[in-house]
Amino acid sequence: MPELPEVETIASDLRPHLVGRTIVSCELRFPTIVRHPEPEVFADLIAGHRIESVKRRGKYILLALGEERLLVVHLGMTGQLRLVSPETPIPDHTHAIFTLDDGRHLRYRDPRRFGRLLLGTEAGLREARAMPKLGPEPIDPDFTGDALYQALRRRRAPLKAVLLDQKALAGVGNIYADESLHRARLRPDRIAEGVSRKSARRLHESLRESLETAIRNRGSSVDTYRDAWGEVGGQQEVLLVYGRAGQPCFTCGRPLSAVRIAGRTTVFCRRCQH
DNA sequence: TTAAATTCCTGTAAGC
DNA sequence: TGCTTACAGGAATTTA
Repeated sequence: MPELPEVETIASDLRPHLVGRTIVSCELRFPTIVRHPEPEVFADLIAGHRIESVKRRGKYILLALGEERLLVVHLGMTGQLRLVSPETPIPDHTHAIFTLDDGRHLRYRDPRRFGRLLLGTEAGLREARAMPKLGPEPIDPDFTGDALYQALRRRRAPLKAVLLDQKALAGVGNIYADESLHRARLRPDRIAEGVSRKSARRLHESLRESLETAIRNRGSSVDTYRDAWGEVGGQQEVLLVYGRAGQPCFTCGRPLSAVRIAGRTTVFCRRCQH
């Protein structure tokens, strides 16, 4: 699943190749993958624009096209954004093809179609409710342990649910929520408002470690995740708890438990996490 | 206001 | 072997 580290890997890989390039044309093979504006309008508006920057916000990839206009890509669960030569065979589930002025294709592929493409200004997309207000970036230096503590204090939901809430914290999904809670030795079903300042600081530190380690390892290819070149990441080899239900905890050896919290499979160690 | 449940969607794997 | 069914989950939407 593409979460913050996976999206960061794709955005930073694409940046040097896309900045300065112009989008010559856009072919929508499955138009409903575009959620805003209407797909025909989207395809018309996008041609001829130069890509000024490539950024990431939460799990969103933002391509700035000038005049504050953004091409926004959200990968959902199985979305892939790849930069390829035009001769590369077009695989199934390729929903959009952007042709660049150097001839290369930027292709969006997404078998399960949970992802989306958007076009507009930040304010316009907010207005159209196409893009929600996102919480702080967990690896931003301005986001401190005390800031996380303040965010947790207001919530009566389980810690896991708060970490998954993009309005509370942007970019964390099921993998890194479980990994961070394990590192912080906190049970995922602990109610957020009851967590001490000390524990919140530990969770903040664990979030940083989990996310930054995963970025260094180019993300987790646990499902269909591939980078912009179609390559797998390396973090799935070193995950502590995600996908390891029933297997021994690396710290104490007891089998890891799986429960369902906020509708998500949640793996943790009953001995190490309190 | 907040939190939980539901929905979308298809590939994969388990079970009979 | 082949069919059916359950499951995976990000986030918008609906319900409580």
